[in-house]
Amino acid sequence: MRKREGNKEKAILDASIKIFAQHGYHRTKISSIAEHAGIATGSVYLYFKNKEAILLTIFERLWVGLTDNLRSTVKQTDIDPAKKLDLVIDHFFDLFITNPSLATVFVNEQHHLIKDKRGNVAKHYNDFLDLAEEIIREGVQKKVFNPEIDIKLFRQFITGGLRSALRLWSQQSHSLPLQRVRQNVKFFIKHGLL
Amino acid sequence: MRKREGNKEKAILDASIKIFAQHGYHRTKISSIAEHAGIATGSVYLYFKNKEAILLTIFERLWVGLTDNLRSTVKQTDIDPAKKLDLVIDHFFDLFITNPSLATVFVNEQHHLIKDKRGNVAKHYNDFLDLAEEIIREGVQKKVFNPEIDIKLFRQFITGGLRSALRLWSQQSHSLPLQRVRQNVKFFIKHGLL
DNA sequence: TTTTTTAATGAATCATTGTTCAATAATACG
DNA sequence: CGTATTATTGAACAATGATTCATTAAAAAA
Repeated sequence: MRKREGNKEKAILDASIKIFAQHGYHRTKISSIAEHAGIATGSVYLYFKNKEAILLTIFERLWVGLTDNLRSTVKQTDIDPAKKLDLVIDHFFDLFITNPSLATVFVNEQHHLIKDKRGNVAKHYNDFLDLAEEIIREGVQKKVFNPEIDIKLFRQFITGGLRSALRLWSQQSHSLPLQRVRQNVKFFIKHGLL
Repeated sequence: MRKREGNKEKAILDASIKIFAQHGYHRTKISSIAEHAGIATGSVYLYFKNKEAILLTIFERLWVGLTDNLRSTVKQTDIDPAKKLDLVIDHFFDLFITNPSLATVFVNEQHHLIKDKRGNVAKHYNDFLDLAEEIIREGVQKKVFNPEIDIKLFRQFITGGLRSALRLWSQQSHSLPLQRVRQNVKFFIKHGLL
């Protein structure tokens, strides 16, 4: 028998994230991914069924990571809802600090996967939204948050705002300190403009 | 001589918006656009240089419309900044009420055009952001808005949240009353969660 | 060492689809 | 009418790039 040498799957995913971020999913060639991963074109198909499966895997792992963290935060009983939101936002940004290309892929390519419900991305994403909703609901119940708000709309507005702030950071080549982005986002969510 | 019969350019744009909304830009075939517009495949190229030019035209006209409206709102001297924001949001949603497919295209396909700075879309979009910034700046100067905020980040957060709220509306096949979306967005922007 | 098994290769294939263009149709004009 | 001019057509073309697969290489087993 022959063993697989090195972690080629990881090499493919890393290369894909980098090139998807640079040129976008549709403009990225499998041959280019293979080249950057240091393997032959055909080898990509030993690890992934097709091109879409690569993007799918990237997003699935991303959302599973975010959701797992969010779930453990939601569970905590000794933290107030506002603080929980802060923690979620912290983790959200932390994830991208070490991998800025992933941020670019995240803000640009998700819609390919959500609308057609390929794989489990839509499912994980909804899990995430539902957990986020729990925090808001808890806050409203405890009268810490304003009860006027439509929770589904609010969670949607926040995730969109978060993504957009992340996009700004990623577009400006991270010259804007992520720390500043994070602080401001936390403030906006709680206090708004007035 | 022979005259052009009917408004084929409009037919192409309308068909494109509908199909881009349904299947996404990349999955849309020129032949399919032509079919829906009731013309031959080749005729599309009498009105648009290529496929990208169609998407470009859709977004250029959209942003020009939004920017023109925003500019006239900004100019008004007898309206306070908070009210100006409300007006902008009203117009934003109004634009899509009569054309829900356009909303779907708007929330999904813009990044194709912004990152490569094709055409004038990026320019118009930045004009829009700059005008929006003026309103916020005016509010901060007049001490109506909180001076703590980072204006560039805030305008980015708002536009992302807006787009995301619009996406929710478009995904749910408009069962959610747009009136409700609009009200909530206005509230979030001003007051946040607390 | 030889054999077996699996990993890896990358050029060739195949399918897709944007774009072109020679042919045709419709209208205006004299 | 007949002719000129322009609009329209849609099948053919060309380019692209995802995917396949016959071949080769490497490691394990005998």
